[in-house]
Amino acid sequence: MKTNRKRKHRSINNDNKHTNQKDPDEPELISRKNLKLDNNNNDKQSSKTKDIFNMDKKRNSQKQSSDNSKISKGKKNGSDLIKFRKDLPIWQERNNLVQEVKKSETIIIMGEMGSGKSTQTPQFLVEFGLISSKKGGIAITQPRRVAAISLASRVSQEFGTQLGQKVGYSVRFDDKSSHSTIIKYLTDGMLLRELLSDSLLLKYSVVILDEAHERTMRTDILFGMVKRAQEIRKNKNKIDQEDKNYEPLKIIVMSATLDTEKFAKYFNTSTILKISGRQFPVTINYASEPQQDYLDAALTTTMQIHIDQPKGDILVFLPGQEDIEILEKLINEYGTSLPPDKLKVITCLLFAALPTEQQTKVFDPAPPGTRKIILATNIAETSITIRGVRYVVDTAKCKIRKFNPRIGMESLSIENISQNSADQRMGRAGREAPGICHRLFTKDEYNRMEKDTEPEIKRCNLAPIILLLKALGIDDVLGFDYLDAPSRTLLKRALEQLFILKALDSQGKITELGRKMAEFPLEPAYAKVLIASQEMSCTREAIEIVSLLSVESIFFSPQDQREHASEMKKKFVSPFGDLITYLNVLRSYEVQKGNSEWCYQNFINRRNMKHVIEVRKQLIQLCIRMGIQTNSSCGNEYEIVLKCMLCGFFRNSATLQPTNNYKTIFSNQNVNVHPSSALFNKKVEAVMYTELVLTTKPYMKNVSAIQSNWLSDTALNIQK
DNA sequence: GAGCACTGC
Repeated sequence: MKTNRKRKHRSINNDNKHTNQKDPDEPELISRKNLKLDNNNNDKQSSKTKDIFNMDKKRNSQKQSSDNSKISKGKKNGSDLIKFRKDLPIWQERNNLVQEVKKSETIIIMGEMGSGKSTQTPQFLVEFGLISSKKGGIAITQPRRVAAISLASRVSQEFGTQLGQKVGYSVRFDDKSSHSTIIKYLTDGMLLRELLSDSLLLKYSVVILDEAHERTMRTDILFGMVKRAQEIRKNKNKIDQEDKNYEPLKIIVMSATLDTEKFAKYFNTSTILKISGRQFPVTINYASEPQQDYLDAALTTTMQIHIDQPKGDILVFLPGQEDIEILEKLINEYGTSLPPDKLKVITCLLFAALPTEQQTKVFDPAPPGTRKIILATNIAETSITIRGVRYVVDTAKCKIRKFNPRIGMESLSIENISQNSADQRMGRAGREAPGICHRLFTKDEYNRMEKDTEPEIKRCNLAPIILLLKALGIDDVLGFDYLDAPSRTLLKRALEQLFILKALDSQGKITELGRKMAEFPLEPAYAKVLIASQEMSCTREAIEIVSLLSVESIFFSPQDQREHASEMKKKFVSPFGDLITYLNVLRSYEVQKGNSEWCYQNFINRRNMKHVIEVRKQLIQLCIRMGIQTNSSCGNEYEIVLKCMLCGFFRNSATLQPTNNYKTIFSNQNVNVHPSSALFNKKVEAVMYTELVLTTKPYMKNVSAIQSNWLSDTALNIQK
């Protein structure tokens, strides 16, 4: 019998064992016993599973829609496309929808998945003559690039025009729109950027904010800015007669599930349209008692579904990569001991850091005689839809990144999801046929969950978004019309950070430097570095380092080859630390012209390196536009570029103590070099880092060796 | 001697 991989005991903070007494600033305790699975004892395992669910008693069927009309398949010609459109639930509502848009300034559309709201709404407006190129077109925002691109190409097809003409999209690095574009899909971040040069959005007569329930920081800011543009355009028409007449701005807020009352109140409207989706009923099974170990429960439940239930793939929601990899091993071990008459199991992993080729494997249908078990993070809740799923197993856990303004540190912790999130996960079982969702928590636990996930704006570092608001002319950021206002501590921290970077003056007004910084699609500290590099003649290196830091990691280390990977990494390592190490990788990558074989052998993440190259290109263009010489270089005198980095990150510095640990200079906290760093276990006098993350310990990431006297030099430099 | 939920400009 094979031995199971030991699971690490991950304990973050033993003082916060009880959820109800925990400090909201601190992550939840994560601690698990070692999971043992006896391969020769299948019966015992499956009978144990039966105890988890009271299947007969607690059966709860949730029927979302009875509209089971078939979607036409195969090659689509014009009439197929029309038939397809007519079959969408929203088609019946089109007259109503158009009338409501004519009547109201703002409407809210609540449409479930498969209702056709994202593709049809803009088309109806055009077809009913509400839009003309003279008045201004329609902008539809999406939280994700892929969604913006695929919606645009779908709609341009239905519209019978070439993509980029009447229907187009605009996302970072890729703009397929023209003067004649009247329906434009864009990422929410892209519309925020457009606000910088067109704060009243005069290019558009309708703005549609799609997927509003996701409440990204960017959509939340757009809510306020779009509402403001609508009011100003209306009032200008009243007051300023000689000024050119502004076309009124219509706002449409769309989402799957949302607190419509809250949105209606915020947007001063009472027009709410509800459109049913195309969803099959999903039966929910709750656990009969709370589960001690969600991974153990996920294993037993998954295997029991496999043994008891007819064919159909299983989707298991887990919080992170580590759990996914452990469960994969356990399921595969278990799978070898299945009776010969049962289907074989194949496992598919799905998380963001996985190379694209492996991600796309989840779309391959299960071969005959097998059942596919997909082990996924939150990525399968919103970003990726997989066909063939009939069963969902939900651990109710996900990882949440939070920013603690008091200590300026981020933390990543496993937390319970919200009810809306759980319902979204459940819906994944009923995309093509009725399904079953196994919740590894009790009905009572469900009732005690938060209704909605806390919006990003209440838990993230606000510095980037506050700088943008200031640049957009919103001086009173505390009084901004937020749908949900962030805490004063978060706001104050952001203002303070921007003041220290000299992006704001002591009155909180944006400075010339701040305006320049806001032009860059970067966090304020990085933008500051680029601007400072001009004087220090190291713009080339500064741009490259900033680009390299724009991806999660330029390395990859597959589970089974970690040692080999770290061995290969050594040849790039610089005594100056991580930033120069990354620069070395970029240099070699370019010598190799991005050769994929070279990347593979050196454990370089090619997808992320390509992104680095694109960011560099964009930053070079932006610098040129702002009159910054982009070819000034410090050559191999890396001290210069590191000093330049200090202009943005001087607060992120720590010195080595006689006790051999590091303490931050500004807040006197104990911090550690992250084990993935080139400077791990290397004792240097002082370090600068770009990120401080609390996981099992407070870890500094992207660490560079500096000298403490550089700090006073930089401080003087910054005062200038 | 650790680990990386997910996005976006």
